[in-house]
Amino acid sequence: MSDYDPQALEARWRERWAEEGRYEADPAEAADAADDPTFITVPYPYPSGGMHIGHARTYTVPDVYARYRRQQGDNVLFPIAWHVTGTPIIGAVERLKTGEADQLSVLRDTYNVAEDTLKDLETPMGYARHFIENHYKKGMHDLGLSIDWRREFTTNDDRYSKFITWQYETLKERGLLEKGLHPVKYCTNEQQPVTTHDLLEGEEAEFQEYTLIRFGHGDTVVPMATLRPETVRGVTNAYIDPDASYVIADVDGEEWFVSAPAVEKLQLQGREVTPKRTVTGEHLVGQRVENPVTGDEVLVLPAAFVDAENATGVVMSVPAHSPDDYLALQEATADHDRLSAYGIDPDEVDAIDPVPILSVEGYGEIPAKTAVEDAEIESSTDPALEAVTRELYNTEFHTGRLNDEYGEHAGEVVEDVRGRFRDAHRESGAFDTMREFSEAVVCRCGGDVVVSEQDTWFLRYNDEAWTAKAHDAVSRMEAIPENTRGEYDHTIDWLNEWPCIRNYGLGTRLPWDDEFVIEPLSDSTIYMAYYTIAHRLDEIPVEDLDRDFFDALFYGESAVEDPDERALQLRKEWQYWYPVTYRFSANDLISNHLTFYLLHHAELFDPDEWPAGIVIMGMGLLEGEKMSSSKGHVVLPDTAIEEYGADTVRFFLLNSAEPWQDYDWRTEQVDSVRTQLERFWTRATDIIDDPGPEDRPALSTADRWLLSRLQRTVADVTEALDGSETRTASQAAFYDFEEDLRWYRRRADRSRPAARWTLRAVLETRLRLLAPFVPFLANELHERLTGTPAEDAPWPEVDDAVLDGGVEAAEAQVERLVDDIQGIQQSLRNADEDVPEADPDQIRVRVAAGWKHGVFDTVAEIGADQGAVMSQVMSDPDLRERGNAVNDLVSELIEFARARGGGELDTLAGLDEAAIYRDAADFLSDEFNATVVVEVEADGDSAVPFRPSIQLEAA
RNA sequence: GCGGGGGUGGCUGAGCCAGGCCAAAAGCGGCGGACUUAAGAUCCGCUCCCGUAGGGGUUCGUGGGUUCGAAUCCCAUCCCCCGCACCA
Repeated sequence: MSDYDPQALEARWRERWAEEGRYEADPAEAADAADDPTFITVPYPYPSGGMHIGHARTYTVPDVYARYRRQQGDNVLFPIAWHVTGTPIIGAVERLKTGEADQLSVLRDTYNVAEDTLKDLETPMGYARHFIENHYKKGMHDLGLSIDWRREFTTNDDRYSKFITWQYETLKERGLLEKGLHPVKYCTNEQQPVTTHDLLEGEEAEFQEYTLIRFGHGDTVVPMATLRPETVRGVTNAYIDPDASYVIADVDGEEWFVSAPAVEKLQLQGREVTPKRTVTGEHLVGQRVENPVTGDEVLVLPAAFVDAENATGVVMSVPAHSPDDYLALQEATADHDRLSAYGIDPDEVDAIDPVPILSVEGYGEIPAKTAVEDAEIESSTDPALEAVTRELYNTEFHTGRLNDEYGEHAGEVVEDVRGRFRDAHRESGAFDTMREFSEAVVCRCGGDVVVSEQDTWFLRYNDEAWTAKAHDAVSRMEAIPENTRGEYDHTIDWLNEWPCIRNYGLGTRLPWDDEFVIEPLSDSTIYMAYYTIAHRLDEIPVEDLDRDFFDALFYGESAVEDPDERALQLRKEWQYWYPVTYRFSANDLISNHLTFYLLHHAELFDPDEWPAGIVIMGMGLLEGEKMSSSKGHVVLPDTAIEEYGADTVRFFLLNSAEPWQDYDWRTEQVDSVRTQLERFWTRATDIIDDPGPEDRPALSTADRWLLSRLQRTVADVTEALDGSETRTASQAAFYDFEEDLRWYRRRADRSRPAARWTLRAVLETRLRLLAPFVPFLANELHERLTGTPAEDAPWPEVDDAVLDGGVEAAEAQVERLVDDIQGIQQSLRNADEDVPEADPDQIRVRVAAGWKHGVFDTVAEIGADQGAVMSQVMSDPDLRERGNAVNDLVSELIEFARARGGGELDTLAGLDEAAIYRDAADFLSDEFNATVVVEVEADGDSAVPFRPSIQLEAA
């Protein structure tokens, strides 16, 4: 016997696996073409930082499945690679080089990067390499992941780029790529597009599409931005900031009047803008502008609340439907002096009445007025105004119906009509469009970030033929859990065009325009195919990897004129492994990566090569809170493995929740897993040291019971693992069976040869069941026990000859009896006074009389049908004589039968109840430290079949 | 707003799809006991309320309903979490 020393034993196995190349998988020789290839993938990690315990689970769940299939006899490929595409790594390097404190702290404190190593991290690939080698690869090795390491690559490798080049040239040729304008975040200081990572403020900002209502002032267009274009008929006036700076400019050949900041925005949104002259807002105050829809002339009033930084800096006022406008108008009216100072006739302003343009239930004629008055808001600076406004906007959007003056649109609900109304007026030239963020956005450099429209290449994910194929792919694959299937379909329908390029970043250049880089979610859609050939591609010069090469590889020899022999060789490897059996991935990736994965496979490959299954994974928490490397709230696999050992880490990660459920790393719980594994180890080594006889001796009831329970465990674990239910499976193999063992230890004398034999058989099977979860421990013990590691032994199968329902039912009766006796004891102990029977000297167990068992047999035969049972029973004259007693018994038994299946009743009917208790008498006697007397009741006693009467007797 | 998931005993968390062996698994925590010089580990019992005999009562977010019977099915309602795009 030796102590459990996970670090030492795990190190031995790691070394052994590496030396043997244990998990390197190759297509089987032609001779065993019948074998079963299983191809498992997981999203390749993005090494912009280190690996934490959350990542560990992402890769361990597929490892368990891979190990399981291997024991089932499959040829299993589980590869890994590294995703470096895009800007995060570059951004991280930039922040390191500029000495940003947060970044340095993450590197030094969270990821323990040594001071003299920091300089190696100053190039993007140097940075990536560090985290790949020292964190991810090390962590994966330490965890014992059964990865084929020959196939690793990065997405910045030349050969990978050739592969992506092939993919994008092919898609372009098929018309699935399209060029167009697209809004991006653009830093006005750095004069380039920026990503969310580059932002100081406004990470949550959304793109908003404003409609510009083209009010006219003479020949000048005064565009006013709104999110509610349908309110145009309710405009009573306009507002402008009299003190802000505005520009009269030539815009696409017209004269426009807009705020100064709007000039650059309009330019960035694809307009030709030539500023002609700068004025203050006062220039327009008191003027009239013409509503392009109604032709009405409305007055422009001064207002300090107008933000010249937002949109065009001139806004229209709809006091009937906007609480803000309503209050602003009231306040303007109240301040005659101010109006007069701007040369406006106060009477004219007083005469302005709100013009309602839609009706909405519960808000009266002038909804904004009602809303403001109901909420008792009197000032435009009241903080409660925002909520009132939001509520009114919402209600009007969903239930407001347009008034008659809207002609063809009259009577329609805003929600349904807004888009059509806007488009119609855009068509006619009354409206225009401008984009703006929902909040201020500031770059890390301090510059303002605005919306810019840039020439971009799109993937046409809304192409009808394409989406149809993708839906087909969804319907053919296995979605685990099944309730995620709808999400894929939903995402496919919801996706629009996807801009697939960026201005900078690591990765593959767009083949026909090398200014651009293919972005990360677009260069990671079919790389699983690359795994199948990655290690062999290295033999081929990069320049040979052209279009024809990959066409031959993926589409066969007839696809190209003069197929490359090497490509055709690789094609065999690809065809051997494909399709991907299961892809394990996080649930938040359904809405992009996983659906892209389906779309690209559906387009580029035949249905036979489409993804066979996707397993969704939940998120990880740490002590109930989200992990965050920037806050240092992470556990690194390194640290955890050092403290607990890899098997404990794995077992915790797999056992605490099913893969698709969120899980929570709690030190307390991990500690307890470690304790449990230690106990398992101790018991196992005890059996290994004293394994009992080679040949099967005569077994006791308890032995046969345990072996029967083992068969059920095998069935449960196998079924659970087939569905990737790692929690259910490990729970059954480990904890649930521990319960059975606990009973067995109470019940059986373990020094008997038959017990040693039984325990040994049980241990061997359990080690095989546990090997996918705790490979180090299970392989070690299995090898000590049998001479072979568990992973080289076949997966256990249920042995029907060992399944014994009768023994299990009998044993359940004994357990039930123990429970009942304890129940009575408990009840007696509750008494205020001492009751001597609570600690009995003798326990009398009376089994139901023979005729009662006869009735039970009838119930078992007929089922829970009181009438049918009664008429059958009453046909027996002896029973008829007993009258009421029979009636009562049948009622009781019917209730008993209702809760049980027919099979169980039959099994019970076949048992000799008294014999069961007599066999267990010695055991019961030991348990309760009392004499146990088993007898059949005298007539008239209260026992019921399988519910003996019990009497505790003190001396 | 759109889409998805969820509310179970001190905590974590099964059960719900296929209603009844469900006062509700397992783990953790707590209490008592055995073992031990002691601690730890291990083992046994208890851990919603009441009860001197294996029983009874009230529970599974809330309110209704279906049913002989509901944690499980249906309806309504409240609350919580996650994703929503050019970000990997």
